[in-house]
Amino acid sequence: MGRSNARPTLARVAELAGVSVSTASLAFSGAGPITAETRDKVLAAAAELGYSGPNPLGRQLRSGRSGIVGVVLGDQPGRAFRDPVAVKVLDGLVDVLGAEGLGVLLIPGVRAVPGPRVDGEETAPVPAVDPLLESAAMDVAVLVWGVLTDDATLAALRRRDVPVVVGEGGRVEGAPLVALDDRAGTALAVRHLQELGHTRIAEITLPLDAAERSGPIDAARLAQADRTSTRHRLAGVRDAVEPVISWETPASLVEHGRDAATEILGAWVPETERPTAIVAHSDLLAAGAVIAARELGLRVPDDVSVAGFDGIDLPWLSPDVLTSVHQPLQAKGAALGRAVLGVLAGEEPTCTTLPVELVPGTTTGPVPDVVRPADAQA
Amino acid sequence: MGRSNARPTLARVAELAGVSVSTASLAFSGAGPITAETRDKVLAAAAELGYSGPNPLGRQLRSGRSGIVGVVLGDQPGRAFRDPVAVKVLDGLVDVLGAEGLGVLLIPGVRAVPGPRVDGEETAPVPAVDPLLESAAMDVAVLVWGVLTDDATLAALRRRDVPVVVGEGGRVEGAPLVALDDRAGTALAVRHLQELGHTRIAEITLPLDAAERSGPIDAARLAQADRTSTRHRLAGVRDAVEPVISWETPASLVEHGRDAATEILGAWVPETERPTAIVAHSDLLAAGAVIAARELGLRVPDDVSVAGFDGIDLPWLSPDVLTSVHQPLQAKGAALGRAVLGVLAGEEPTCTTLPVELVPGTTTGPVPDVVRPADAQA
DNA sequence: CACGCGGGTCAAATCGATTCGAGCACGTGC
DNA sequence: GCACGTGCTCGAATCGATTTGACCCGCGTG
Repeated sequence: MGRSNARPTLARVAELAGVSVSTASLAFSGAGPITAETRDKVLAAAAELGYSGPNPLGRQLRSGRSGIVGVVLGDQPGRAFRDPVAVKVLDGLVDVLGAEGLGVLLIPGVRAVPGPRVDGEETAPVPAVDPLLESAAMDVAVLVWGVLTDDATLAALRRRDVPVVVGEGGRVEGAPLVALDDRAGTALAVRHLQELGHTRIAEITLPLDAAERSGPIDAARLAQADRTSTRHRLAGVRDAVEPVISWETPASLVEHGRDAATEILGAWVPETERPTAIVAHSDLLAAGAVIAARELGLRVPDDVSVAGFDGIDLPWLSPDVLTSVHQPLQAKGAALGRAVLGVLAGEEPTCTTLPVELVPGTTTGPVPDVVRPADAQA
Repeated sequence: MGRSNARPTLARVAELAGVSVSTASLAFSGAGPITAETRDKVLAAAAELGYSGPNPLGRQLRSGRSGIVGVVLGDQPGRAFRDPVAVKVLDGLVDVLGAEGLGVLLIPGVRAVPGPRVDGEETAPVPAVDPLLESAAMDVAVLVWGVLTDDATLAALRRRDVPVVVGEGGRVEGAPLVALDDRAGTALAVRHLQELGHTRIAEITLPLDAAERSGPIDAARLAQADRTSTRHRLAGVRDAVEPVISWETPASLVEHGRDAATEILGAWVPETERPTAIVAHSDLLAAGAVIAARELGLRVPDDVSVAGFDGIDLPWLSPDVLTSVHQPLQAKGAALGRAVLGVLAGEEPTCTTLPVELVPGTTTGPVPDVVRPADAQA
């Protein structure tokens, strides 16, 4: 009764085929000697019972492996995926892992749930780690968007002895790292602007930490940056120039780049001292800056040059093509994937640094002779 | 020796604590009567051994559940995630499932690997199903972007008896469906244009099938459409008007919308018969159309009106705000999540249809009195 | 004082497969 | 004819937990 309803097991198949369970297992796994005849008998029995291969759960328990790689997003999934950078990396990762039959489990990053405010008193923010980190089965976890100092996510994984692969900086003891030459990248972008004659260069930065602030930053704030790649990009800019202004954004999104550039180009600086160029830490921010410039009636690159970082496709920025420091996004994902495979194979952790390349577009040009006042069209 | 190195098991913890395995299990699961004293003893032993909770694999085998929900993407992940629509739905889904401790496993959709061309001869396309579909452990699978007739993905899941939840159309026997009022939606958009006086209305469509074609479609091609939501959106348009031209795109991406609109507005139609309005099946396509219009020197909405579908944020379209038929994307994801929970709870499958709403923006306006020739600025 | 009841603990069965080593039958070589 | 391979099959242990029902002990009641 009950068992005719339940999904058939290997044991029942073996019974029907008149062989032992071990032999039936061999028929499916092919990991041992077995007569073609016997195998066919087992397969026929399986077909008759509607048995479609061994239950992964049993296999996993035996082998001690789940075939699952946890990918910890740096943000809520909704926002993580709005960033084409994240998406392309994930794409490369899924490609490599999928080819090995490994699945990718999505894990929302640490949500710093703000402590409940009880009559004015701020209770400490609760560092809520996603329950999946505590309990989901996974063979390796990938921290694609870096590791913070004192990272609750990392701590949870270590406690469970889940091996870790890190992308984007933040060296972790015993874990492979796939890094990017962030610092050289922003330096490259700034030098490009300098070669075009620009000296008054503004900067739009990636988030410095989880605080989601926006506004100009000073030396004190600069020192607080705890996101590794942001730190490196900040440093790279400063390797080449001291930006006339540096504007922090809460996330790498077009609207924030737009807001920042609107302030930088419009309200903030006296017109005669307006920056002639903007270097942004990401293409999305840079695209926002281009849009802000357009809205202010400034021509790009005649009135203001804009350079970005990442090298993503921006078809909607048309007809402009963003000057940008390209990073090998898909390759980064693939490198992370290979690092995962390496960990599973028990290899020594390696540290890869991927190169960057400046690709000039139409959004950077020679510095204007005079800074003409913008004739706003509004 | 060997065992001091291996991860501790519940048995070893029990041994150290001087209790039985069953009692130790109780200490962690809390699913039975146990003295506080005994529990503390077990927990202390666990801490000493560095045991961090029961191994999910063992638990899963016993309970027969993996706690994993497979999400089948409609495309390669890289392209699936370029679509904000997909992303928002996924976001809502992860939210609901995450709250229940369920993990989301990413599964690339069927890749219709084109058969290898051997000297001019086209061998039949191989319907390659992702191996994860065959072998990964999952309690339910979500086909977020619909089911095709004769769907290899669905077939693989049925064979394994994995329960299925479907989004976006394509009723499946015994599976809950979360649908959208696609047909009413496009009809709404067209009627809005008609109220503004438009009669020469062009259409930019979502892909009709996996062929990735682009170009104008005729009645024959129309009949071939096998994507459910595309079919409904096509029908909705025709409920209100016969479009003067209907242009098929290979994917819902800005660049394809731009290409289509460039043809429709520029090269294709004699200028005097140029459509005064475009209704697109998605916001991304519509945004591409707006960009194409701009590039052709046409003013939006003075020269041409554009309406989209989905209601996603398009900050980079600024200062334009797209007129669009909004669908509750996050809610769709949440509804899918709840459907998954329903399936797991053994409830009867239900069929939900989500409503749509026309939200006028700045990209639609009254039909121009005369169709002025565009003074291209190039 | 005996009995019953119930809270707490435990032994053993179970989930569904993999894998190791033993065993068996058949064929070959000496 | 006997010993030895070789090649396939099988039994049993194992992976790590959960869960059921038995059991024990102490306390309250008749």
